Amino acid sequence: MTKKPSKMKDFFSASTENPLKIAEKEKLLKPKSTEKKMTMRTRQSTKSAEITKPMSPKELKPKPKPKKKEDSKMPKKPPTAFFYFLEDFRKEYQKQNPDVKSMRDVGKACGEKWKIMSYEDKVQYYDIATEKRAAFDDAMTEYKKRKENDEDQGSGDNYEM
DNA sequence: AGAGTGATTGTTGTG
DNA sequence: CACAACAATCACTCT
Repeated sequence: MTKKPSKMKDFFSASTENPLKIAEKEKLLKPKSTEKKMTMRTRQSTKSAEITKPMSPKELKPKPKPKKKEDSKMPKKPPTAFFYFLEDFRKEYQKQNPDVKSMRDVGKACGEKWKIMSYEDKVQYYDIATEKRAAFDDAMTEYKKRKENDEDQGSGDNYEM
């Protein structure tokens, strides 16, 4: 059962003959104003030795990464279609640009290409992401249920094991 | 040596 | 309705 005909058919028909489906997905591609963030690189250290970077002000750099293991039960967000494309693109990008250093450049290239990519090409990843989201939703539902049950430990009637 | 950052867009969740 | 935060990855950076 590695194949999912129903899913495949949906995707196939959507990419070939079913503009309605495409239109539906187009909704996902809502026009968003791309706000460019001006992030200063810390690599200036090579040159300017007078200033390095504000360390204490975390507020300036809002990037808290509190790894809550406690919520490890919580289903982590599944990678979005873009990420799946990134996975593929990254391989090719590194192959074509072995000199490339980090993924930051890849991400930029990916983002650019992602925008120029045809919807039909993106729909593939969208489909995957959609499926993942379904699993995520299911996992989350169970997680919520489980959490509720856990919080509701008042019952304490774990007669089942 | 290890932990953190940065960059990309999309999706979800909350106010 | 709108914003915010987080999702994976991996070279590079700092302590």
